[in-house]
Amino acid sequence: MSHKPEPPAMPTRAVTKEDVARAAGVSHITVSRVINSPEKVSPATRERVEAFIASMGYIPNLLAGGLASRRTRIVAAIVPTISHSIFAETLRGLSEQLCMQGYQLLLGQTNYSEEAETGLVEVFIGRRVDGLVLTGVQHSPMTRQRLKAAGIPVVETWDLTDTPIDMLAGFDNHAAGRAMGDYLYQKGYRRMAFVGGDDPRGMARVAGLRESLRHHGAAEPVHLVMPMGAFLQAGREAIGRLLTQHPEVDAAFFSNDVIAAGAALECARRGIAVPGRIALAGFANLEIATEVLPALTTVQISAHQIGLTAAEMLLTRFDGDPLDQAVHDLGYSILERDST
Amino acid sequence: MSHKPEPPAMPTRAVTKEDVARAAGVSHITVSRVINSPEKVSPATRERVEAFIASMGYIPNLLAGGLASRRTRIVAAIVPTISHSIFAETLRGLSEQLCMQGYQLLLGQTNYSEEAETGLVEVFIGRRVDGLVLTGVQHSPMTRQRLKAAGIPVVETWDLTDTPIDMLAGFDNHAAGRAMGDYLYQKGYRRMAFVGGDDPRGMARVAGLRESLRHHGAAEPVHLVMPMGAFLQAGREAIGRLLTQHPEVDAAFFSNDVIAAGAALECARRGIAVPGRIALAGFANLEIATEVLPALTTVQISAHQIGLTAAEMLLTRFDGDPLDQAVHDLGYSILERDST
DNA sequence: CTGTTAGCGCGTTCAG
DNA sequence: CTGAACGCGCTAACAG
Repeated sequence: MSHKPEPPAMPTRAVTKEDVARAAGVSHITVSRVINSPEKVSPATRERVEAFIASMGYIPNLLAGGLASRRTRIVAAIVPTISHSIFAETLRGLSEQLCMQGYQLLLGQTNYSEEAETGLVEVFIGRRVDGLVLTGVQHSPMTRQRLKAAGIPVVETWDLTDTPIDMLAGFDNHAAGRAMGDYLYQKGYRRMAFVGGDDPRGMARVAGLRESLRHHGAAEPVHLVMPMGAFLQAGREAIGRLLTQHPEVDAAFFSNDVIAAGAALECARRGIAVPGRIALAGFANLEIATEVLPALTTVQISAHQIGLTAAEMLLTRFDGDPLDQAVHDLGYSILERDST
Repeated sequence: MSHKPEPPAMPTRAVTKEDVARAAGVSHITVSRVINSPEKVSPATRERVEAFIASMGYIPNLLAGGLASRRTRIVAAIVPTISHSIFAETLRGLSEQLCMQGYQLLLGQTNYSEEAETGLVEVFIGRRVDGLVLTGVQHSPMTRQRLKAAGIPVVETWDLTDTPIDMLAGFDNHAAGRAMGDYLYQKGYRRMAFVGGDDPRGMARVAGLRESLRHHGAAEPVHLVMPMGAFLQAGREAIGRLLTQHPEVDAAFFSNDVIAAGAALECARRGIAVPGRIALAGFANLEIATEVLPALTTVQISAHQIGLTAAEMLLTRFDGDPLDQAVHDLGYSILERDST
């Protein structure tokens, strides 16, 4: 069609260690050492080589390096979704800590599908990531088997289990749900509802809530399963349904603070008294919980700490150091605010 | 110290193509073909080989494959931060589209540091990613040079420029700021403020706002630079300062909807009339903008579309197909709601 | 349809 | 302190 001289002309070949070595009059291994263990090279040649590296714009091929050394300096993290703030803090903790040590983060999203997780795990093993961070403790048998076979360090997060694949950094969702039940009951609420998705951790929290209510002899909680697309909106819709379809409910416990905040905003809009007409409680202690009116009672957990802990465990493992603990129960606590 | 028989005993070696080939009585290249181009293998042997692959739990080493084929099927994305929802939508768009085609996303965070970006770009080039997505259009000379030298497909996002490195999917921040200025002026506001960070895109928006106000002969806008750690809180603090230190301001334009929402919530808390006492406008049309009271006037942009478009351009480039457009101006529009 | 021959660019032995 | 050989596991040509 057109007759431009030539599109940018993909450079035929990238600069390689050999090229630098030839230019500097040394062997490629010396160049390698200048990069990976400079102290093993005489200052004179080191400086010369460094100058050539800079002037030639040499960038080491980490792919080849990884293949040869069997270390990629990549950690993969698999989360249900990145578009909601719930896991963002964990990812940030992970990323920060790993980045400082020269590791990169490879990201996978499952959209809460176990199948998707299984596929991602296969790909990540194939990529020879140095470590893997999983969300939750429920995984397909295939996933567990592959991970064990690959022998790669794994951290499961955001929950606890007696049978971790390898390492664990989380908290007890069931106990947290129960604690919230106990707290709400003790505050005098008797007809409760749980609003959230049907993912394993949400289910654990309802189960805990239910156990608590049974124990106190209170009525079974209403369980509203919401689509987890738009959180604030889900909260708004949920409170609407609760108010009309279950007018007896006097306290609602939400799967996370964003949904709870959506409910709080809707109550404000409708002029419904919180906690007078209905009490609201969230989960995770996100920023929004303190900013809505009334401020939300919530379950405080350490989302950021989960990421940090996971990263630290992986890093000590990478260094070949022994782990003092492979399982970290990061705990939770009820944070009482004005919404209950 | 202890005398455990042996820690989990890192499997000596992973299963390789050779192993499968030997077991199946074919050559390793046949195994390769069964995986990469099954149609070139007779159904009989294919099934045999597939059975062995499954039973032996063989997982191809993508590192070696990438080295040999010079395609890694990895795309890297560099964002200022992942812990705020602003870029999350873009990442989701990218990730969804890429994932469907078998690509993975490698993530980098700069915390708004150009230096950090430069370093990340080097590492990602070293990892031989197939493509790179950058946030913004302002990059260090080193970054630009390396990217051109590497000849790898690059998409810059979230802004426009006359001198893109390669491809571009964004919108005009300066014009968007000006449009908001025009809109607010036309609504009768005369003393405006801009609240945001000092990143290039934020600065472009204030510049646009300033240009609009000058053009209309209105007063220079107050510019409040906020730390970008906690968005809602930043909004709350900003509105506080505005109200006391700049009581003449009658309209505030925020760098994004989350900050604006923080301001709106604080106004609600203090009983300050919006827009009666002060008008509030946000940016990006995030979910929260429609959920606070009053709903926020904002600048609608297509964060998700940016990700999709970037992914599509990269993918067609990977397929060697020609691009109809290397620059996509995704536009913006003023979305009038109740806060102005 | 199948196999053979070459690297991809580097790190890891081991010698000097 | 420096270098030579070898192989990491795979794909890309070509050949049969």
